[in-house]
Amino acid sequence: MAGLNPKQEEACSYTEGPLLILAGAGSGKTRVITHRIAYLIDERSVNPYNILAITFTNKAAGEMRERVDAIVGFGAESIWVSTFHSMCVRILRRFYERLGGKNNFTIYDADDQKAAVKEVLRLLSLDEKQYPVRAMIAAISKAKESFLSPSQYEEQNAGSFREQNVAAIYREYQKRLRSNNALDFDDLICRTIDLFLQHPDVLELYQERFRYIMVDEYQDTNHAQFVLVKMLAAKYRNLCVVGDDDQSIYKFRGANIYNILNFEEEYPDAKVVKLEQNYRSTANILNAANGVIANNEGRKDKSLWTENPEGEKVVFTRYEDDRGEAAGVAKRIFKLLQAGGRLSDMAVLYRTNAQSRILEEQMIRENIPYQLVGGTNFYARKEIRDMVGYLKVISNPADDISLVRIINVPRRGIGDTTVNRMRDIAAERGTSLYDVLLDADQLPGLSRAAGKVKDFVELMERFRRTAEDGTISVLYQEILDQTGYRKELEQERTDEARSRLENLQELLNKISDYEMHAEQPSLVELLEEISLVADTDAEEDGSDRLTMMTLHSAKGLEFPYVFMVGMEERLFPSGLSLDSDDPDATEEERRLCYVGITRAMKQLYLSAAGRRMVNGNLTFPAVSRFIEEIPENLLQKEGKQEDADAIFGSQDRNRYYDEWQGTTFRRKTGSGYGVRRESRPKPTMQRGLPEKAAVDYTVGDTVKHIKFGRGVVKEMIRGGNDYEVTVLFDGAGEKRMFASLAKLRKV
DNA sequence: GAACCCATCATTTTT
DNA sequence: TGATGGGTTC
Repeated sequence: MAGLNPKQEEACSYTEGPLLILAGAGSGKTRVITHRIAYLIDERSVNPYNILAITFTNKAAGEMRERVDAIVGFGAESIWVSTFHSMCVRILRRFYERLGGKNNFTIYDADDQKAAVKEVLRLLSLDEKQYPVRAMIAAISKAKESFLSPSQYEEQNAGSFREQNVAAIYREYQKRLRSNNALDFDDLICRTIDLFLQHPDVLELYQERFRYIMVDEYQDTNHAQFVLVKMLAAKYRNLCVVGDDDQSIYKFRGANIYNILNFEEEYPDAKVVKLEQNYRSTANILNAANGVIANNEGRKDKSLWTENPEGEKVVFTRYEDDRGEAAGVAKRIFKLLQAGGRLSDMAVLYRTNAQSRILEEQMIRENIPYQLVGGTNFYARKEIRDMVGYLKVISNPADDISLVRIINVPRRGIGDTTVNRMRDIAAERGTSLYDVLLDADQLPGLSRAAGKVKDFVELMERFRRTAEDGTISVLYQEILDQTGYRKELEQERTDEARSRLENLQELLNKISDYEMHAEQPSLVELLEEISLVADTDAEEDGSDRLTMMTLHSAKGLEFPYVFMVGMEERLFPSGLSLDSDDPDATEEERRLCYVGITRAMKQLYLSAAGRRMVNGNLTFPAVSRFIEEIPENLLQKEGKQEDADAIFGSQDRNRYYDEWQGTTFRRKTGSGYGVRRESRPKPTMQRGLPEKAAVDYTVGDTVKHIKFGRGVVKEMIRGGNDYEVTVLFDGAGEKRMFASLAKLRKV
C-alpha cells in the first residue's frame, strides 16, 4: 500500500467486522476508501461482486466509481458503487411486486411532492397558511424516517388538533402516491426496509451479496438509512463507515449526527481509526479551523494536524457595506491573478444564495468570469419539467400529478373546470384520471371540452405507441412537435423563449446520450436517472472561471484560494439558528464554518460588511462570533473593525447585538442597481487534487491501463506528490486518474 | 384565459 | 429586494 500513512494503512487493512473511520477534512478519505476496496480484492481475495460502496450524491458515486475502476481494473464493474437511493430503486424495481406494487413506479421529486400536498390540502379544505406545504412535506418526511404510518403518527400526536390534521394530510398524500404508482425519496428507503422486513429471503439475498459494505459521509445518514445499512450488514458485520462529525451540516434535512457519534455503542466491537493528518491546508488555515470547531461540545475527540508549512495568515477584512465587500473581493482576485493565480483556483463561499446576486453583479462589472454551483437545477426548469411530465405520463399513466401538470400545456382548452370534473369522476369510480380521459365522450357535462379531451388522449395514445416501438429521442421530438410546445416557444421570439428552447435541446442531448450509453435503454430507467440525478452533470468546459457557491455546496471540494464573505452575526451564524431553542443549531453553523475554512489550501480570506441589505432592509450587522474564535495570532485584520460605529459614531457593539432589530430601516423604493443578471453559466463539477507517486511516463507517452487498455497521456497535473493524469484511451475515451492509483505502464 | 396588481414572505439541499 | 401566489379585471 504505497504512499499511505500508518493510520490510512490501518484503515485499509482492517477488513473484518465493524470499522469506524473518522476522517478529518483533507485527510485523504477517498483515497482510503478506494485503496481499501483494492486491498479487499487483492489481499483478501474478496470477490468484487460482494462489495457495496454507498455514497450520498451521484457525483461522489461517479468519482468513486472512476477511481475504483482505475485502481482495481478487471472486475471493478461488479462492485456496487451507488447512492442510497439508486441502490433502493434497483432493489425495488426487482422486488416491488412482492409489496403489491407495480415495478414501473414513478419517482416523485420535491416538485411533485409539493403538487401532491397542494392537492391534498385542497381536498381536505385546509388552509395553506396554517399548513404550509413545505412544513407538511418536512413532517411527512420525518414521519417516514421514523417509520410512522399515518395512523401511528395520529396516535402519537393524539393531543393536538393541528397534528391530527397533519396526520390526515399525510394519510391522503400517501394514498395519492399509492394510487399514482409513485414513490417519493423517503419511500425509496422505507419501502426497501419494508421489503426486507416482510421478505426475509430477499434480505438474505442481499446480505449474502453485500458481504463488505462501506458507507461514505456517514454523518449525513438519517435514521432510515441507518436502519437499512444495519439490516444489510447484520449477517456478515463487515461494515465500514467513513465520516466526520465535525462536517455534519445537514441536520435540517434529516441527517442524524448520532449515527456516527454512537456507532461504537451500536457496534461495541467496532474498531475506530482516526485520520487526523491533513494534507490540504497550510498550518495557519488548519489551526484557524481547529480554533473555531473547538467551541463545539459533543464532538468526537480529534485534532487535525499537518506537516504543511505555516503559510500566510488568514486575512479578515471589514468592509463598509455589502457592495464594498464584493468590490473588495474582486480587487483581491485581481491581485491574485497578477501574482500568477488562476481563477479556477479560487472560490467565493457564502451562507445564503441571496448573497450571490451582489457578487455576481460585481464580477460582471469587473469582467471576471464566474460559475455558480448549485442553485436552480436543470430539471427544475419549467420547460424541462413539462417535457418530463409528458414522459412520466406515457411511462406511467396512473401518475395523476404529472398528467394534471401537462394536460393543458400548451393551452388546449382543457381548463380547471374540466379537469376538476374529471377528477371527481375518477374519485367516484376509483380509477386514475387517465382512465377517465379515455372515455371522455361518454361523460356527462363535458359537452364542449369533450372533443378537446378526446384529441388530447388520442395524442397521448399515439405517444404511447411510439414509446413502445420507437426510440426515446424520437418520442421526445414527437412530443415537442405534436403538442405544439416547440412552436409556441418559437413564436414568442424573446430571449427567455430562446433559452427555453436551448434547454429543450439540451434535454434531447441528454436523452440521446443516455440511449447511446445505456445497456438497455428504457423510458422507465431514463426517468429514474432524471429523478435521481438532480444536477446537470456539468460539462467541464475547462475555461478558467471563478467559482461561487454556498458553504453547503462547497463540502467535499477544495481550492487554493477561498473567500468566505458575510462573516456577520445573524447571517453566519444565521439568525434562525441563534433564535432556535435547539442549542445544536448554532453548533451546526459552526461546523459549516469549519467546513468552509477547511476548503482552503493556501490562503483564506474572510470578510464582513458593516452595512448590509437583507430582504430589502438595511442592517448593521456585528462581526461573526466565528471570527473571534479564530486565534488572534493567525489573523491579519484589515478595514474598520468596529461595528456599526462606522455609521453611528461610537456606540457599544453589544447594543447592536441586542437591538439589531431596532437598527433596521426600510429601504425606500426606486434606487436599485443597474446591472441585470446575465443568464447563469452552467454549474461545473470541481474535483479535488490527490497526493503522491513516482512515474516513468510523461505527456505524449503511450501507456497501458489494466482496464481501459492503450492510451496517450494528454496532461499531468502535479498535486502534492501525486499526479493527476489525463489519458486519451483508444477505446474508452478520455479519463482522468491519479498516478498513484491507476496502474499505468509505459508502453 | 390572460394581464395586472397587491400582499406576503423570506437559510442551508440532495436524493 | 425579489420571487411568488392569489385575486381582480377585462
